[in-house]
Parts: sequence; structure tokens; C-alpha cells
Amino acid sequence: MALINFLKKEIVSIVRDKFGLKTALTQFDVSPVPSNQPGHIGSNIAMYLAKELKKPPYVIGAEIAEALKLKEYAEDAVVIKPGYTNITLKNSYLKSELGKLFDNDDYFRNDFGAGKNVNMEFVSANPVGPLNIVSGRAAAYGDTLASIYSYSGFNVTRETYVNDFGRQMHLFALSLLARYLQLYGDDIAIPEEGYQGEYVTEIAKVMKEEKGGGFYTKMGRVTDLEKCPLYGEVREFGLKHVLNMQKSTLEKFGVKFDTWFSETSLHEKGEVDSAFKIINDKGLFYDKDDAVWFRTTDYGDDKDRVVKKNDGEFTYFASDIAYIQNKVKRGADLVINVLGPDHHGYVKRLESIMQGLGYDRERIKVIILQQVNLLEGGEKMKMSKRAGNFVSLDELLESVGKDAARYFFIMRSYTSHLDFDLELAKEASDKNPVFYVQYAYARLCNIFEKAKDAAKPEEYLSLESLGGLEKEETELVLSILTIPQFIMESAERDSPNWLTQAVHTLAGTFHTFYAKHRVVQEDRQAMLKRLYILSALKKTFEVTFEVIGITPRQKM
RNA sequence: GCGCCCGUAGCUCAGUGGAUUAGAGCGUCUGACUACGAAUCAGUAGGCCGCAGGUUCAAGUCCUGCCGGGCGCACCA
Repeated sequence: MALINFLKKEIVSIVRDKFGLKTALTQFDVSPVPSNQPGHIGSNIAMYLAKELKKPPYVIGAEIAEALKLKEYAEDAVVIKPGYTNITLKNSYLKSELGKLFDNDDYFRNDFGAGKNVNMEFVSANPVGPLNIVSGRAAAYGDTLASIYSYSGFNVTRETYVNDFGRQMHLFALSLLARYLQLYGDDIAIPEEGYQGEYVTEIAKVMKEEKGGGFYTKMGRVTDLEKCPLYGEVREFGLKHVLNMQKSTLEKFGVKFDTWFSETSLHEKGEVDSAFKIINDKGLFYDKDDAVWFRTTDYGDDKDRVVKKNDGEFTYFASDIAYIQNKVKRGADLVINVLGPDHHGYVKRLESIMQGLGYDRERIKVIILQQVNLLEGGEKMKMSKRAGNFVSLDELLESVGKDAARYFFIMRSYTSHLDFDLELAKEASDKNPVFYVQYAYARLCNIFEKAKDAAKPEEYLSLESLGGLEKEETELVLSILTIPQFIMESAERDSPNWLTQAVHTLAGTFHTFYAKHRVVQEDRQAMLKRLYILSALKKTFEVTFEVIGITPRQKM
């Protein structure tokens, strides 16, 4: 168990012994103390107990400090101002904690998720073109959150939904067909609402290449795109091609989905009908104006929603009912949807589905990412996929690289708008904080390179005692040991940025240490001690980099 | 009009179930490479935390109202 969690439990047990409280006691804080205060780790527990115990926090804090002092891991414990209980840990204890994180990743894991299965859906773009920067935010956020959940005791499935059923797919297929015919000189236009982007022609060229001349001949003379006899094959080709493009982009971005789930498959397998039956049996459907409506207002939505249009077609919302049912049937204890800002009206609808199907509302969590604004020359760009003037994720990756792009996307809170300055990103300079963190790692690796001849890993890793610790060393050790807590809190808050901040702080603590103390040096004891601490730091960087999806570079 | 999000340093943003002196990056100014990488470090300046009430021993954080900005309110996806 990691440091903070352990101390939390210790404090709870002390409180139980001393004051005999039965309440849960989970909401108090245990965290590193500000550097200008005495002690290593502090707690505000006394403030929480003050009301219930009817005693001043300072008095309660003092009693807890007395009890903490007696613990074998404590060097000292004091009470501060309003009632903080600050504990100073023994160096021997810090050393043994560091020792725990070498073998595997367990020290960085926590059991917040208690083994629950989570279906985490993100990106879910229409399969009608290359992924853009907006999907980039979703990809970086969703993938990182999935990692954080994995480290927090959840069993996570990364999933993306392929909207291959509706009108957009149809329009795209028609556009592709038109471009294809144009390559043969046919005078036929893209549908009015079709996709104008250059990439459609590119795909048409590939199709022409792969399908060969016979395909065009077989088509006959097409005057109406809708009536083309080979429409199905064109659509199929376009879909596959676009999905492959998206997959390869995501791969470059370090994102790999476990499942690409097809909307069409829900209809083909009759899952829409069976899910409908459940809702219908509960009397949640009704007919009005020749359409079928879902009474989502029963669950707090501001209006009821159509599931089947008056022309007999299902809506997108109808697929969603089957999709959520499908996810639950596949074993999801928790369904998470990461959506863009234009979907916030969807939250209540999705919750309604979950409840309408007979499950708890808490079984679904909808996370709305706020908007990404692209800035070029300080001006906001308006993007539209149909107009074809969007910036693709591929372009972004080419100009700034995976690490900077991912880091930039997740370092902001998901509730905040994100301004993406293209020129700044293209500079790839130290204005991007990812370099700060990666530089720390490269520097660290360099030390080990220098130390290679002076000391063997067997020697410093089997160190018995750290001896005395300088201020900067202590801070570095504490910064390392609290990372697991940040991983857990990132999961609790669905906030990867909580973790990037912690990593940034960790890097900063290391840089400060580095500037003040030499590692490879004559004082052998000091060197071994520092190599020991830095080994723990190296491991910590590697694990956190893995979680946030950036590359640990030995050289930059 | 209704709903979601945002308003914190010059700019871009963090800020945890209220709590130790509100933080970081960029930009400003001043210092530090003949020692493990100066993509770094040390220091400096810069804040009525949008406004007004309320709750509390304690509010950037919770409640109410207002002001400003973004986005959404389809038998589109």
C-alpha cells in the first residue's frame, strides 16, 4: 500500500482508539505539507472532528500527534496553528517505502475500482474522413483516463463506436461515388450536403486503383447516385478505407481500441428490437405524430425523444438504446461515454436509457469535454468536416509529435475550453511543458550513464540505510512516494491533468535537487544513497509516462 | 427563454468533499555553465480569485442573485 493511503488508515485507527468514533472518516485530507511548514505529511483530520467531539481542533490535533509520535515509522509529530497534524517520517521508513516500488508496478496501483468492469467509449467519430483535432482531445483524454482507471483497480475496455448506419455515412458514400465517377470523366456532382474535402477524391483514386476498370463498367451509366447498383460496394470500400486511416492515425497517437463497435451490427442482429421491447414493456414508449417517442422526461430530460421517425426509420438515439444494453450484456459494471461539448444535451438522454433498461443511473457516466479552439495567428479558426477545412490529427502529429500533442490535450481540465495555438505547437519549443518533464528523465538517465563505472546497481540497490537526508533529497523522496496517490485521485476525479501536474512537480523537485547536489562524486556513501533514490525516481517516471502515454527519452 | 461549461497574475491555465502564507508555464527584470545535459536552477515583479449577498470558527472552493464569454436546445449524427 502506498504511503498516503497507509497513513490515512493509521490516522483512522488512532482516532478510533482515542475517541471511539464510529463514523466512516474518509473525507479528511492527508498530503505533503507546504515546504515552509514543519514535517513531511500533514492532515486536517482534527478540523473534521472538532464539531463532533466538541473540542478545539488544536487540542484534538495535539492528541493525535502524541499517538503518532509513538509509531515506529515516525520521527516526530506536531500540531500546527488551527489544528493540522504534521508528521515527520523516519529516514529508515522512507527508505523501505522506496524499496517497495522496484519489483513491479504494484506500488503505483490502488483498488479504488474494486475490480469493476468499465466500458470506456471515446472518439466515436463518424467514419467519413480523417480524425481532426477535436477527436485528438478525446483520444488523448480517453486513453489516458483508461490507463489511470486500469491502475486504479478497474478492468477497462477501450471502445469506439462506428456510426456506420445513418445519414452521414450515406452522404459520404455518395460523395465518394461521385468523385469516383468524376475520375472517369462523368459529369456528376457531389450531393449538396455531401463531403467536399480533398481526401474524398484521394480515396476515390485508391478505389479506382484497387477495384480496376471492370468495376466502373459493371456500374453502367450512373445518372442518379442513389440508384447506383454497386452503391453497397462503394460504401463498404469507403468505410473500410476510412476506418483504416483512423486506426493508423490513432496508432501514431498511441491509442489502441479494444473494440471498434459497429452501429449497423446492432440493427442486423436485431438488438434494437430486443432493447426496444424492454423499454416498451415498461410503458416508456408512446406514439405521437406517426412517430415513436421515449418518455425520457420521466428521468429528468427536458423533452421526450423520438426513437422511430414517421418515415419508419430509426434515429441515432434508437441505436444508443441497443448499444447501452449491449455494453451491459457484455459485462460492463460501469459505462463511460466521453463526448464533445455539442453533446451535453445528451447526458440526460443516455442516463434515461440506462434507467429505462432497468439499471441504476450511476451505472453510466457521461463526461463532456469542452471545446477545442484552434488558433492561427491568434485568430480562432472555424472548422467543418463537410467543407473540408479542418486540421487533421495527422497533421498535428507530424508537426508536434505524439508526446507534445498528448500532453497538451490532457494537461487542461476537461471542463475547460482548450485553445490550441498551431504556430506555438509547431515551434515545439520549451514553451511546451512536456519538454520539462522529458528533460528531467533524460538528465536522470545521463546520471546513471555517468555513474556506470563508479557504482554497480547491485551495490546501491541493496543499500541498507540512506543515512541522513538533505532537504532537497527528502522532498524528492516524498514527491516520489506520493505519486500513487495522485494516480488514484486522477481516477476519482476523472482528471488526467491532476496527474500531469504531479509529474511536473516531480520533475521540478528533481531539477532543484540536481542543481544543488552532485550524484557521481567522491563521497561514496552519498553517491550510493542518491543513486538509490534516483533509481526509484526513474521507475516512477517510467510508470507515470506510461500512464499518460508519453515516451521516456534517454536522450533528447 | 431554458440547459451545460467557463470567469483566478500581462497571456494560457492549475487549484482536491472548505483549512498551514492562492500556484505553474509563457512573458518581465536580476543572477548562475573549467563539476553528472543551462531544454536547467536561484531570485524578482505581477492577484478586491467577475460583482453582490448568504452559510461557516474558517470560502477561490458551498448556496442565492446578477454581469460577461463559449456551446447546445432536431422526427441530423
